[in-house]
This record gives sequence, structure tokens and C-alpha cells, in this order.
Amino acid sequence: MERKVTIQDVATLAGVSKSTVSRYLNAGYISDEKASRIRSAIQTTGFRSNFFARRLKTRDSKLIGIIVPRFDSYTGGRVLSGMGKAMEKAGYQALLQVSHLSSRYELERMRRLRDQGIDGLIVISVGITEDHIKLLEDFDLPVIFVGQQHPEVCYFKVDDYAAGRVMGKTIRELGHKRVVFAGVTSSDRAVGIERRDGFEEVFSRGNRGASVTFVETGFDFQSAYNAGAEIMSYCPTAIVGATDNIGLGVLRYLHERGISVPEEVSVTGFGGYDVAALSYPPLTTIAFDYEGLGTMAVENMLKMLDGEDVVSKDDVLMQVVVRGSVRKAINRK
Amino acid sequence: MERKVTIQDVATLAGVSKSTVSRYLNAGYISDEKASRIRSAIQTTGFRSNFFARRLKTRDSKLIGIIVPRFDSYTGGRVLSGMGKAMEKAGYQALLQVSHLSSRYELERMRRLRDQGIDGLIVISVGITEDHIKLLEDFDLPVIFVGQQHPEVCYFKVDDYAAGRVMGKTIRELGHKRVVFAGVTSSDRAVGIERRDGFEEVFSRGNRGASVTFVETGFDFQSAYNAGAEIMSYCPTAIVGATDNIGLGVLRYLHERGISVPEEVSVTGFGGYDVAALSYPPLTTIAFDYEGLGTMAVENMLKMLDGEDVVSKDDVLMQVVVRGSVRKAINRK
DNA sequence: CTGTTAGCGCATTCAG
DNA sequence: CTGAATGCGCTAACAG
Repeated sequence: MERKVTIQDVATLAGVSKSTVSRYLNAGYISDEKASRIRSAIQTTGFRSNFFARRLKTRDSKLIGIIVPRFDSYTGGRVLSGMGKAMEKAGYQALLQVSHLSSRYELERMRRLRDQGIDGLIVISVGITEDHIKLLEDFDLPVIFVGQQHPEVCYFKVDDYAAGRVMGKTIRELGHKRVVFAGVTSSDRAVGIERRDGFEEVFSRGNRGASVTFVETGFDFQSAYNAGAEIMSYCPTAIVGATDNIGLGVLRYLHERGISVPEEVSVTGFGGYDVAALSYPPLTTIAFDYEGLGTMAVENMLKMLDGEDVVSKDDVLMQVVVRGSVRKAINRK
Repeated sequence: MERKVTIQDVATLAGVSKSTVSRYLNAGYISDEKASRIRSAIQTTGFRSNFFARRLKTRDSKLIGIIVPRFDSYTGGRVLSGMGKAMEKAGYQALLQVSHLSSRYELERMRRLRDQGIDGLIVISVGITEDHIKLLEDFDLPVIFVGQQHPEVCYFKVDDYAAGRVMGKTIRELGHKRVVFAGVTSSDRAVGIERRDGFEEVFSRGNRGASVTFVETGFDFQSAYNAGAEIMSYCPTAIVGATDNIGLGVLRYLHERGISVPEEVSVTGFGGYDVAALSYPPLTTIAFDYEGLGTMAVENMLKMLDGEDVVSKDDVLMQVVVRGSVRKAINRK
């Protein structure tokens, strides 16, 4: 347990004062001679400045708190990846917390992170509630939400409503009439409500004989798979999963039951997970630029940290990816 | 920019001294009366103790640095997930960095993290080199490596060699003779060398007429796909991918070329990615308990932090998962 | 260009 | 049980 070497040790060894060393460290005015003496003193002592002492003075930590719903999620991974790039470029680090897809945990993590000396907080949220707004009142640091929206906060997200509409248009134009929308809890506004509403809006309006039945599942592959029987009980010609995971779970169910896709029923998802290209048949989906979303969130956080104003954005790039899992409906009588 | 409220403010408002407040905060001796006065003072001021000041005194940060190869990787996500659970339980947080699958970056991140006031460091490594060992010499904090091994460090990993052997046995028993092993760079000891060596050892030894050709690809799906033509040029009856991603990439290539699996050629992977169950046909693989690995790494880090000794472990649970992508070889003349 | 002097906010002796 | 005093290691005026 060797004593930690401090800036003082370096100073005495180099025969200068603490402040001179500090200046050396922080690009201040230094004569070449002393600079080199200090350099070698640091070398021999193996000095490394104390992170906490420094931060106690300077007031900023170069730390951004990030809350993700899960670690092992495709979407989260992509968003984080985009965030990582932007943070790295700016010399920031991530302090990570997981909400386990729970609003309660999310709030708890927000509170905890706030007290950890971070400069800003980014929450990949599972839904922005009144409790969030209330909590934000005694936040003295910038907060950005990702993936969900609320008029009173700064957020960045994909346009789930538009995505739903695009999907509605796609399925409608293929002539499908009996559709099951396999979605998630409406406590998730973006995925649970917006995608569904967008879909129904375009698909149903003035579409004679069209019906869309809602079946609720969880977010994971498995729970979608489990809902397979219920879904099929409605004899749909198309099944729209609210996420690619759901679409894939359904696909698996159908495959095991020997129900052929897309001949007997079309299946789609949302998200653009690259693994969705590997299923059999490959899943038609709407691909979002999650990485871009992450980058955008961080870049705007940096702006906020810089005192600039930022405006929320909910129309991150997306793209319909039509693959083998859909075809024109055969509307039997 | 309202002044930050400090422990002093609370003290004066409550009519006690700073130290009493500090004691209140840290479970010291306090009279009930003062305790409640302090409680309400904290309430009204909205006091929150300064993270950095606290850490400057107490010397520990409850922060564990973690380096992952990528954010958007299945394996990394699972390991992180396991780590997250264990850290949470112990009240630790993760300071995250990405190595981008590069040894150079990995070293750089290790250095950076070391100077960030973390209590310990866990590196999901892409390969432990001499530079790592050298760097470790002036590390004054516990370091654990995950996924790779080296006699001079503490590490936790799955038994890649054994996994290779198991796969070798599996393929051999199915009667395959002409095999292509689609692997990765040998700079990755675990995945690039151990899995391959284990496979060859069991598959080739005394296996009359057996041959295994090595084709190098990257870690990602796409580069495996790109290697498809080269792989097939050897006319294998079985293709063993060093990871599930590689297996899936190959599968995709074959599917697009109309080469049927497993009728014409068997394909396998390593890892147990859950998406590998969704491919067509579902991929035979060896599943590792990555989440358990992550948990184990953190639990042992906590031990080290506690001054206990820990021993490296390289035999994390694994399990062969035989799915539709393999069948008995038809060894035509 | 450089040394001296003050704290940053908190935890922790040490006397009461 | 409590308050006063001290210092963690560093940066930032302030005078030279």
C-alpha cells in the first residue's frame, strides 16, 4: 500500500511549486527548463493526477450518465454505439445504468446518477411519465430523453407514428384486410401507441372490409412466440409486429406449426435489426437509424453543456425494408 | 445558476455543525432531535452531497471501469448484462469504454480508465499481449480480464479449447470428412486459436481421410458472408464457423446460392446467440453462459477489492445445441 | 513566467 | 453525543 504520489511530490522533486506543476499539466505558461524538469519528475514518480480532487475544483466531470433499458438489446446496443462515438470524440465518458425496462427503476437510476457528479444525463426511456417531469424539477443538469417523447422535456426519437403509417400503407397496398397487430403495453407511448395508431390510421381509414385486431405481447422474442396461438386464432392474412423481435417470435411460431410465410400469412416488424434479415423468410421491417439517433443525442447534450439551445427531434431517418416475409394478400371468401 | 447547497448550509439551517450533519449522513451517533432537524433541513434545501468531495476523502469511488470490444454485440451485451446485475447488488457503477476490437485501443482505454478514479477494472479483451502485461505493472488497482487468458493475469473465460473439442467430436461423429473451419485472426487467442485447435485435435486425430481447411474471416456476419465463395471452393460437407455470426453469414450465403443446408452441407457456430435459433435452418452451436461469466467477473472483482485472493477460471458452463443446420455426412466418392 | 495563498465540500480526528 | 479544527489533492487568483 504505497503512498499515492501527489502533485506536491512532483513539485518538490522538480524543485518548483505545486502551482507550476499544475500549470504544466494544464497548458499554462512554463519555461522550457522547468517544463522538462517537471516532465522527468512525473516520469520517475509515476505521478497521475487525482481525478476526484481535480473534479472537486473544476466542477465538471466529463461524465455523461446514460440509462439504458437493457444491456443485451439490439436497439440499445446500436444507440449506445452511436453515443459512444460522439462521446469519445468529445472526450466524455459514460456512466451507465440499466432500467430493466421498468419506469420505476428508470426514475430511481435517474436520481442516483444525478448524485454521481455527472455533467449531463441521457435516458433511453421506456416512457416519460408525470413522475419524470416532477423529478426533473430538481435536476440542475441537462437531461435528454431518447426513444420517447413529452412536450416538457428535450427528447430525440424516431418518428414512430410515421413509421406506423408507412407500415399501414404498405400492408394496405398489398391488399390485406384481416390483420393482427401484435404490440406491446400502451405504457410505452412510442412503441405501444404511436406505431399502432399510425398503422391503424392509414390502414383502416376508408378501407372497406378491413379489420385490425390488437394482441398484446412483451418485448421479447419469446413472449411473441407464446402469443402465436392467440394471434392465429383471428385468422389474419398479415401480422404486424410492433418490433422486429415480435415479428421474429411470430415467424418462429408459424414455422414450427408449418404455416408458411408469406404464402399463408405475411409478417412484418419494426426496427431493422440486422438479424431480421437472417430469419426464414427474412423479415420485412422499417429500419431506423438507431446509431444516428445515439450520436444525435450526445451531440445535442454537448450543445446543452455549452449553453446552447437545442430542440427536440422526432424524425430520425427510417426506411422500409421489404423482404420475403410479405406478399400480396389472397383474400379468400 | 443557483449556488449549490453544501453540507454547511444544511448545518446552519439546522443549527448544528457540519460534522454533525456529516455524521447524520454516515450513520454516526446523533440525538433523535438533531437528526430530525437535519432531516428537514436537507428536505428544504434539497441538499445532495458532492460526489467528488466525498470521494476525495473516502478514497473509493464505487466505480468499476469496464472495457467492451463493441456496444452492439450479442456476446458483449450478455456479459455486460451479467455484470450489471452483480454490480447493482453491490452498489457499484460502471464506467464504460469501447475498444473497437482493437488491442491498441484496449490498452489506451485501460490507461485512461486507470486515471479516472475507478476502484477496479474489468477488460473484455480481444487478446492479452505483452504490452498488456507491461502496462499492468504500473496499475495499482485490481484488473480482471474476460474472454482471453494469460498466465500472468487474473482472467475469466469460457473454455474455448474444450468447446472446440466438443465441436470436433460432434462433427466427426456425424461422419464428416471434408470440413472448412471458418475462423478469425490468430491474434485472438481464444476464438482464433483455441476453438480451432480444439476442433482439429479431436476431429483430425486418427480420422482417416479427414481434412480441415482453414479460411479466415472477420467477426461480423458480413465478412463471413463474403468469404462464402472461398469456403465453398473447398467443397466441404461441413462448415464450422468460429462464432455464430460467422455461421449465420455462411448460412446466408448458402441460402442465396440455393445450396441447401443441411442436405448439401452442414453448418455450425459457437456462442449460442439466441438469434441463431431463428435462422433457416436454425444453427447448431455451442452455447456459453455469457451472463454467468459477467456475473462471475464482477463477483470476483468485489472479492479482490475486499482483499481476498481470487483464482482465474476458464471453464464457464457450456452446452452443445444441436439444431437443424447439421446432419450426417453423405460422403460421396 | 512563477511561488504564495486560498479554498472546492466533505469526513474525521480530537477535545469536550 | 457534539463542535472545532484539519486536510484529502488540486486549481486559480493574486502578487510578484
